[in-house]
Amino acid sequence: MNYWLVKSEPYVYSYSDLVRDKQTFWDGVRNYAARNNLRAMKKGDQVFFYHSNEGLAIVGIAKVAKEAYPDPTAEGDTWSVVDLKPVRKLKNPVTLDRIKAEKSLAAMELVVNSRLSVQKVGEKEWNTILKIAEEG
DNA sequence: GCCAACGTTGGC
DNA sequence: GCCAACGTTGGC
Repeated sequence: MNYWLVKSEPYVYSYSDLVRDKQTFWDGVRNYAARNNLRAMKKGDQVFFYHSNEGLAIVGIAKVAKEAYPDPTAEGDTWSVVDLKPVRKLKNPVTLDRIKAEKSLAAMELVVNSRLSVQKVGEKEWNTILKIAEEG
C-alpha cells in the first residue's frame, strides 16, 4: 500500500465535489513527474486531498478506485488519469502552515516542491498527518 | 545537447 | 496581483 497526495483548487474541484460525485477520474495532469506518480498508483492506495490556492490544507482522504489509463481529455496515451473515490473527510483540515511547523514533515514534497500536483507521501508522514488531523 | 525565454503553478 | 520556482520549448 502506498500513500499519495493530490492537489486541487477547490473552486475547480473540491473534496466535497468528490463526495458528491462518489467517484471521479483525476484528469488534467500535464507534468511528467506527476503523471509518473499517477501511473505508480495501485488500486486501494490512499490519497490525501489537498486544497491549493484557497484553504491551503489537506481536507480529506480518497482512494484509488482504478489504476492509470489514458486521459480521455488528452490526445494519445501520453497522459494518464486514475479514478478516485472519497474515503472520509479529515476531522480537522491539516493546513500547510501546520505541516511546515512540524519538523518531521519538513521533507514532504508539499513543502520542498510545492508545485508538483501529484506527490508520494511516506508512511510516517501519512500517519503524522492523520494524527494531527485527529488532535486538531 | 545546452541554455535562454517563456509559461504555469501556487504561496503570499 | 505579484513573484519565485520550476518545467517546457525552441534556437543554435
